Amino acid sequence: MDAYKFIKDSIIQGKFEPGARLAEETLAKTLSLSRTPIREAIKQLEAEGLVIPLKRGVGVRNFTREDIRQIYDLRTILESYAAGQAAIHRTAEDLERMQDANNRYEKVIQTYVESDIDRIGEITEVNQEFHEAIVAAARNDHLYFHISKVVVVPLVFRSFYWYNQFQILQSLEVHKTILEAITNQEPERARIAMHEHIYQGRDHVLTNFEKITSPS
Amino acid sequence: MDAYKFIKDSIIQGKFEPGARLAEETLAKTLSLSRTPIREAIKQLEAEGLVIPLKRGVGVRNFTREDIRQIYDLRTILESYAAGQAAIHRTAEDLERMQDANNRYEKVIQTYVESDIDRIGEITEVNQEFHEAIVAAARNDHLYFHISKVVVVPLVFRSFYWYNQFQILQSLEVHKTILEAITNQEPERARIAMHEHIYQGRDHVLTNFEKITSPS
DNA sequence: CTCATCCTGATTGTATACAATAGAAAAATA
DNA sequence: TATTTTTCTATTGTATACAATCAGGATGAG
Repeated sequence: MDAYKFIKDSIIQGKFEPGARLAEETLAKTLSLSRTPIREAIKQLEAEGLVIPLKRGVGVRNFTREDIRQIYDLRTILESYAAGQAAIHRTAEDLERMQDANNRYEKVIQTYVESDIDRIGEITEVNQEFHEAIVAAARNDHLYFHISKVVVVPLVFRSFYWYNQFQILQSLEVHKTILEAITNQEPERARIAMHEHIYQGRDHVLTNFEKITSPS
Repeated sequence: MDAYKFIKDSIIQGKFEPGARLAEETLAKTLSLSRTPIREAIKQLEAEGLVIPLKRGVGVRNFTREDIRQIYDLRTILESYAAGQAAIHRTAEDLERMQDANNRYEKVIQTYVESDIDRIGEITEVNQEFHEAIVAAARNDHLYFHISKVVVVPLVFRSFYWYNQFQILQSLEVHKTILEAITNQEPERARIAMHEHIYQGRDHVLTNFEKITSPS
């Protein structure tokens, strides 16, 4: 496995303490590599802002409540624009991809609601696929590039754990609205729906921030 | 001088042919460094999208007309949002910084119009300072981070060379309007003015794209 | 003359070696 | 005991060494 992906995933999955220094030698041994490729991977993560330089070496960035607020504001702007553009530019394949993602989203949510067993990992994943399909349909590679960097950060907090069933069912409804607007080529409606959708996510993460960040 | 800044500046100043491969050994010798720090700098530039991986090594990214269109669309969204937020959050120091930048902008444009000698380098620089002051006043570090990556790309084309005096004087007027709106805390007016301002820049670069990219 | 194949050299990718120093532990002073 | 100074060690930052492979030219066949 390549070093970049491994370290990035480790950070997202919270395998380091907040602010913990990344020990190069340790990572090198874990991945059976020398320090050279490890350092290069770290430099990339640094350029993305997931990791910050210390006096020597780097540590995983400790995102504050204010960071999360800013990131969600930014994501709201970018992704609602993307939804509007997607409603203009979407092709048949785009729609198929969105529908497929959303069908799987509905399915996993149903089994979750019926059985109440833990499906949060899957829900998070399929949700991401839906959002990504929309951004891809906006036909702007640079927009896609920047959104994918912005979206990564809140994953650290795995906020879906704190949604209740009602909220999750509600987000499914919103997804359907967005999909409908994009299908019918209604940019403004798609934009507004996405704007509210992500703003709801923002509110949720901010009201649960202490719960989310404090050790369970 | 550190390798990252040197290579980045070299790319922006067009010191490499479009698509040219970055020879590590050469850069290392130029900067009296070993290849290790050079490679790390390159990895950062790669993460920012200024440089793309080849089969072996990397080359400077060759931005197309479509890239420029996408980048300006993105910048329009981000920076008009920033202007709106700046109108809400600006402090006295923010306003001072913007005014200072814009005064210098006016001054250098005046001497340019009067004498018609080449001041394009300065004009570009002071223009950037004004825009940066606004983004900083929006009080969103992550927005700032992403905008600064987006803004860099078009600099490669040094499009200011192709503005005529009328256009430059017009952009000064728009700056004044934006500054006024931010001073008076009129977010919507600031947002719209900035939106149109950057969209004008977009049009300009796109209509002059062939002139700009073909070797003079 | 054109195209395919095979070599050769140059350049990258990775590993190791060495030098510099931050930070912790130990010692010393008040 | 608390606080400063000193020493030492672990880890980073940089340089070099070696291995892998791509690119371009030479050779040869059609």
